[in-house]
Amino acid sequence: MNFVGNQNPDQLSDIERELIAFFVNAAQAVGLPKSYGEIYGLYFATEAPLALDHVIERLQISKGSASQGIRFLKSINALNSAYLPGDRRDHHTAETSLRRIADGFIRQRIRPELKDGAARLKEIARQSSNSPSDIVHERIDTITSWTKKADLLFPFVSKFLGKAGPSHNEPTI
Amino acid sequence: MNFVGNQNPDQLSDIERELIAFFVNAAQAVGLPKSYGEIYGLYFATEAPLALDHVIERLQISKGSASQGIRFLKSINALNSAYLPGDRRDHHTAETSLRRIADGFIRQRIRPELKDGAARLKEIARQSSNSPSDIVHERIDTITSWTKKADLLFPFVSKFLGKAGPSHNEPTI
DNA sequence: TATTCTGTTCATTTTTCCTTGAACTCACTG
DNA sequence: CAGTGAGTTCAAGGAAAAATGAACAGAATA
Repeated sequence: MNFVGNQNPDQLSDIERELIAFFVNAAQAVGLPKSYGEIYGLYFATEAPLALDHVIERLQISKGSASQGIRFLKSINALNSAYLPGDRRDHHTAETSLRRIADGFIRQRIRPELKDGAARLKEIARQSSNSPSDIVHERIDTITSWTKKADLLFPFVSKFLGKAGPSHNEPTI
Repeated sequence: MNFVGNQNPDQLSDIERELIAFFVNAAQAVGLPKSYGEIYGLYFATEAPLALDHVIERLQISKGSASQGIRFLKSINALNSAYLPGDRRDHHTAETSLRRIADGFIRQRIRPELKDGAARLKEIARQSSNSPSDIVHERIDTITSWTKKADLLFPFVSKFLGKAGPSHNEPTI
């Protein structure tokens, strides 16, 4: 076991490892690469802004993984840019607002998926015009109503996540 | 192109292929095997109850895949059992209520994930008691509030999906 | 109770996805 | 304007997940 309060810059403490494991698990649950979870976990466990090199060194992952992971996490607003005078490297910190991250994730990963699902559906509907089968038309109506519901759902989810938690003030919406 | 209205039992029509493709895509979006999407798509496109053999023959997939896929789909309530007198085989039809399927999926796939996330978190909190780092405690509080929100979110989603669609009567909640 | 039929299991193969690291671009610096 | 440093790209290799199909178990039939 590590020395309590270990601040050795190139060695993860027990608690850091646990936090990272938590996010690795979460990442896999939503279908993201393990490395993305590791990276976010590291940022989440660290108050100070970190650069690419830090991530590579502390997590022992490749430059490519770290670069792609950071870029993705930025793209969904899970990481915020931080400016450090006198350092050419880009630094980031973890975004801790669940709503912001969820919004980014939905916009980046879910919506495009839904959108091309809708396009696909439109094509199906077009083709179905010369299908004599009643069931086909009925089922196409069913999916149409599904996609409409899904479209309405996300703003509600976002608003829901923006609400204050059970016992805390959450000024950051 | 297929003859319009093709009912050849062991050949998929264009529209069936399109519908199946739609669900294959959807399955992959939520991290399920492609074959599960194929199977649900076939049931969705077919009014009559189908047995394992039909799935194998029409989709040209292995017995193992079909068996596991059907079982999973039943477990999340995406397929309903149908009784056909004089036939020993189990038959099923597609469930078309989005709410029912979503509820089943959440109960089967999401909740267990959240649950062991919570367990993991508890362990982290325990270990953190001897961490002097303020940031660690703060971040653990953050995750705790996240998991509480997530817990409240799902019933909300379920209720939302149960509502009638924009322009249709939806007696089936 | 032997036989057939249905569905499950799981070791192996196949496929898909993730990670790696060397080569590259671009910007800053001396 | 050559040299250094930071971050990106992507082909290749490796790891993880899915599909396969043969062996199996159990229930219905004869």
